[in-house]
Amino acid sequence: MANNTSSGNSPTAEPKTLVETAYRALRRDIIEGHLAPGEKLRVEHLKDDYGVGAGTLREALSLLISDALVVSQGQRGFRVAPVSLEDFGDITQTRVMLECEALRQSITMGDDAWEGDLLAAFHRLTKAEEKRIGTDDREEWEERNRIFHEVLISACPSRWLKHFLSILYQQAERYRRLSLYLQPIPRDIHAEHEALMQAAMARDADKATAILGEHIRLTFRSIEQIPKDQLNEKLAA
Amino acid sequence: MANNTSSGNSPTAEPKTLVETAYRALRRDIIEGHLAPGEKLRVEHLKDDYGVGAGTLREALSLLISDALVVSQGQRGFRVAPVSLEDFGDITQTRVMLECEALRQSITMGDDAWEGDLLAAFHRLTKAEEKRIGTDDREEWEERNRIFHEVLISACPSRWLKHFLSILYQQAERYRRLSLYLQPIPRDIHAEHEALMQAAMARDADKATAILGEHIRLTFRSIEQIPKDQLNEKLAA
DNA sequence: GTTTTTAAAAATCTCGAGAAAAAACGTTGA
DNA sequence: TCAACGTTTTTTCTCGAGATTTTTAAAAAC
Repeated sequence: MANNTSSGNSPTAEPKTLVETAYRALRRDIIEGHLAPGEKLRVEHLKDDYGVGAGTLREALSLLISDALVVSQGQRGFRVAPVSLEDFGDITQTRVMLECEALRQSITMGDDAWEGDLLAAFHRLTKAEEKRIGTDDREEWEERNRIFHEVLISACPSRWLKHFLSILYQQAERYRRLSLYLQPIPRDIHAEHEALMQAAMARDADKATAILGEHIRLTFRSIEQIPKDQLNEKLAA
Repeated sequence: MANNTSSGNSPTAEPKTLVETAYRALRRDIIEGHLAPGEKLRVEHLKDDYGVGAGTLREALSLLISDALVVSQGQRGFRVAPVSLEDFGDITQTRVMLECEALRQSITMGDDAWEGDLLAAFHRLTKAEEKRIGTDDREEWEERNRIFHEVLISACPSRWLKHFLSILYQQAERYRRLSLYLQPIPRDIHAEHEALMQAAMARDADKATAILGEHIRLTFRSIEQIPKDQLNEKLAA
């Protein structure tokens, strides 16, 4: 039986330095919206919240620039990266393009172990979806959803494609969460995932990429149709 | 007449902080190969070379992780990102895919100002090529080549596509320079650029992307065919 | 009442020293 | 001769304090 890291690199190696710890905590707070878009990130104030020194926090913020979750303009400090509908549209389009290509390659290259991983990831996701009904256990579902998408393209040999996709996925997750409070669950995501999984297993690249593209675009449309005043209220918060 | 920043963001805003200064100096030294691939980057040693404090240098190194020019493994310091033929192949393929798509969009969206910018960038590149004969003024040509490629896709509306491409271009430049000492000038790059420029001006997206794709791939092939022992010698240096 | 100037306050940026970890080295034992 | 162990050395990581710069606020001038 395949081990749990058959997909490649370790899922989430535990942080060994304070910089890494602060980096993860900050990233989580930005993606989950606890630190609002555009908000100023005062080092002197934040170092107490995260329990590290000023230099350490600065370094963590520098790392977050890689992920485009933090922006800095020299001599004027750090800010949480701003959000906009236009940006999310760009993220969606770029992601569709890259993720469909990666999926196509993954379907071509994937071996038996990949099929197994995919089946397992889908199963875990399904379980999380069942559990989620009623309870507000979003975190676990989010994580398993991420892994499902990751496994789908894991057989793609291009490290760079996967690297860029991980950044875009993070960005998209951020927008999804910001809109979460405005829109409950508008569509049957489970059915989409199932169809996607089956098309991939059947090695039908055309069908799989079509479903995946629509799957990603739907998330954007569900946010796009939110009245602008509500959205801006959220973006400005 | 259009100002010199009609393409969008400022070309190279001068650095205002020491972190930014150290970041650029380090980036340049890595891309140009003065800091060899895989080399250990000892903060205590480097802070003297670049004339900054230890914390400042650490921050600069953290920023270089964004560009994938530096890697770090917790508690074991920083290293120059390693290189490999496989990695360069991946960079090439991914870049062809993204840059052709960006060029297609740019050709569709580009207005008169874009055409003007493109013509100007090509002209400057040509001048640099003429000057370069005999003299070893590679730096200026490199910069103008970069700008030419940047202007080509500048009318593409996707910020993310352009962001990823700027990273890939940097990476490719690094490989190109590493191989520079092994291979002089194997092909007529000027003719390729000219054909590319003309196809773009004629709004022939199919032709332009075909030329661009081949243009990028040729750089890879010219390095690929270098005997492995010579290459590894360079990579290990 | 608006604008400009000036001064105080806040925040950023920078540095060097101390604690923790990893690597190097020599010693000891089989 | 080789391997394992413990000490020394090196390097990384972390923190708090000081120097610039930006921002804020108030006072003066038009």
